[in-house]
Amino acid sequence: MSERYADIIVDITHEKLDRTFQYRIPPELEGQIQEGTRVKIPFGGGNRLIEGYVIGLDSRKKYTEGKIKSIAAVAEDGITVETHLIALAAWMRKTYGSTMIQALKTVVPVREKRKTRSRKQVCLNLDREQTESCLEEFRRKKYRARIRLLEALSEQPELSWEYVTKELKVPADTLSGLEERKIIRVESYTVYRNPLRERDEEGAEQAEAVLTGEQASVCAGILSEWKEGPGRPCLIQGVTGSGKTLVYMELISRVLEEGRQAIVLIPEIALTWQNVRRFCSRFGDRVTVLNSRMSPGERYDQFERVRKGRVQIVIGPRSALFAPFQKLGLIIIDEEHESSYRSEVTPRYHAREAAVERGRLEDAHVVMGSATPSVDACYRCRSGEYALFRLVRRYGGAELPEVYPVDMREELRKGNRTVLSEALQEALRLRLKAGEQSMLFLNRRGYAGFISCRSCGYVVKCPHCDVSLTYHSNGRLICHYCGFEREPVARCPECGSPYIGGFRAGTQQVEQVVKKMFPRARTLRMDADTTRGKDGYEKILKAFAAGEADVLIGTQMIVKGHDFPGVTLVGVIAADVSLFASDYRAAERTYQLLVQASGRAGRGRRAGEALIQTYHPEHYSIRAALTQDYDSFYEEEIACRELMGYPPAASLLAVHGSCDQEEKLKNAMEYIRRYLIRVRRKSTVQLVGPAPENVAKVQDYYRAVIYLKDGDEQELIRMRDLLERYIEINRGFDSVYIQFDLNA
DNA sequence: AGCACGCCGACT
DNA sequence: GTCGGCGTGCTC
Repeated sequence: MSERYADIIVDITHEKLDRTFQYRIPPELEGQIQEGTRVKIPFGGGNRLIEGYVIGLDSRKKYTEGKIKSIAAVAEDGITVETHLIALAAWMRKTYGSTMIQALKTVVPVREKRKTRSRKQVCLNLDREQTESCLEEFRRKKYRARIRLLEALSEQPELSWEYVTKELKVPADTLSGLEERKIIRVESYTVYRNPLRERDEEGAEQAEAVLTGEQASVCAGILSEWKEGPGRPCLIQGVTGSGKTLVYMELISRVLEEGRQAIVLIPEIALTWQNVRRFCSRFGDRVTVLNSRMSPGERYDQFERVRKGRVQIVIGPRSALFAPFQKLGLIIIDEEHESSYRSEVTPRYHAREAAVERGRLEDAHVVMGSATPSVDACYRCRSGEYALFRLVRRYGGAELPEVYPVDMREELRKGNRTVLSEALQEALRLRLKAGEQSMLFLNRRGYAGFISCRSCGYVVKCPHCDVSLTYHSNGRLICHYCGFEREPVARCPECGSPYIGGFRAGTQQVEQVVKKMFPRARTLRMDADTTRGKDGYEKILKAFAAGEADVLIGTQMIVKGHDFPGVTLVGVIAADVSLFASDYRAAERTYQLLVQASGRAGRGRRAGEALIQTYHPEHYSIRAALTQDYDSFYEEEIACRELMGYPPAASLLAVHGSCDQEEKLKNAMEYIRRYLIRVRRKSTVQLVGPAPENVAKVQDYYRAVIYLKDGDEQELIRMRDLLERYIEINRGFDSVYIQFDLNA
């Protein structure tokens, strides 16, 4: 039997050591070494013994004989949090495709290079008299550097190290001499990173809310699932406003009682921070919050607190999943269907899937919740892989809103060309009269006012990206992909017609229409424009919650997770736009958006109403949203996916390529296609493409994609791994950037 | 990160 | 000359 070698990572938290070192596995340790094993190895010139983790095994040596050293021993307490996290990274590497280092970096936060380290100050340590006498002495001895320094210091008693050594050219050695003589002090102060500790105790909520009967029975159901070991992942499907958070908190309490810890994942959007407060007021300083705006360094600092056991609960976006708890007991994924749970960078993992894997590795429970579960999660419930629990009643006895469709084709026939249907106008009028609040929701994507010529149809596009420019309130045209800006056009560059301008309505136009129709209505608008600057969201939401406006007009952001008890009407301006998106999840997203939007109505005492304006009232996504009938939506949707071979019914691998030269990309994608055909074992694997991406150019990079479909996920993974290697060794892919997406 | 090597100014 | 400080680069 030949010798075996191990790839070892020495200290993942330091950027400079973020690579592996190969060591020989000595015969006596053979069998004790696996992926994730913590070992002691001789390192560096002095062969000092340090600890490292094995992250891969190899039967070939990558270095010359003289260079390779042997593993000294297996560390005594072999299994740590890191072992599990490394195993999780290995799983991510295998499932989503990336290098082990990339996977490790997403799982273990890298310590930021202490920029502050060199932030040293030279301070004068003498009073004026002493300084003078000292200067006298130096002048006598003709110590030129010291004279320069002391003179500068008597002007300004604190100087930066850089200035003293570089500008005044005082040698570091001289400085330490002076420091010894207590003439100066060298202070190295570290600017500590501290996360915003805003402990605003607004509304010290009831510490221990009582569960309703329904909530209690869901809780009991989950606890019985946990009877024997960690149990299956549990999905709570609860209508909007059914109080899932209360169930989460109850479950967390149980886990904390056992001396274990909990992670709560929430979608990335800032709005759910309203929920965070509830956790803070119930669990106090046992909770820490991870902010998606935090730098990797700040995250590292927070994770240090977790590692040291200072906190028991971490709340945050998907990256909070990797909190290094010693005894993780529970992972909660709120609003499980949210798209922000999928990472946009390699490895493009999904937090739900990764959470289930981490739960499996560490015997922790996984509980997720949503009013509109993802088709993927529901599919797993149907197959028995997940356990399903339902909450069908709203908390506090509130009723679900009545939802009505408005057929916009009818409006057009009636001659109404405004964005507000007659029914919606009437409903708004009623609310304004009654002094109740309304929300108008509008899908930003594809609905922002793009500029086109009414004579020839020419559309003003971004010169760097394959998208149309959108009109902004400041009068300029902006590209949402790269930020390109230009003056508005007065005449069509194509045909010279002066009839060129903003075509369809964005939030601003809707606001204008509302103001025109209801001059006395107070409106608030919420979109990328008005929420710029920090706390943009919070300010607008607070103002609306305080009743400072009658109508809130906005995009996705207004429908997610914020409670406005005063709202009794929700109007969806155009339900269809998201239906036309050309990916297979369009119907799912539309259904979710509509249900979440209409769920905003009637969360207080008064009953609510939602109006959905659409050109496709017969579409199943919209029909199901009207009755909030998830099951019938699911049946239709899964039938579609089965027919078309889309996830979760089958597996789908996307190979994305991008390059700044169109021709080069085209060639590379063609090579990939041929290679994939060559290595596919099963003829059932379907190849689609290469085709230009939906947005075919972004920031001067051309983009194309190839899809692979098959019922067998492992076959796709195998093909992807081969392709990864093929790309690595082929020169032709030098400037072509390839990314993979599995079941995204 | 830690450690060796190498360069350079200050003191004897 | 020697001494001692920091900068640079490497660690399988």
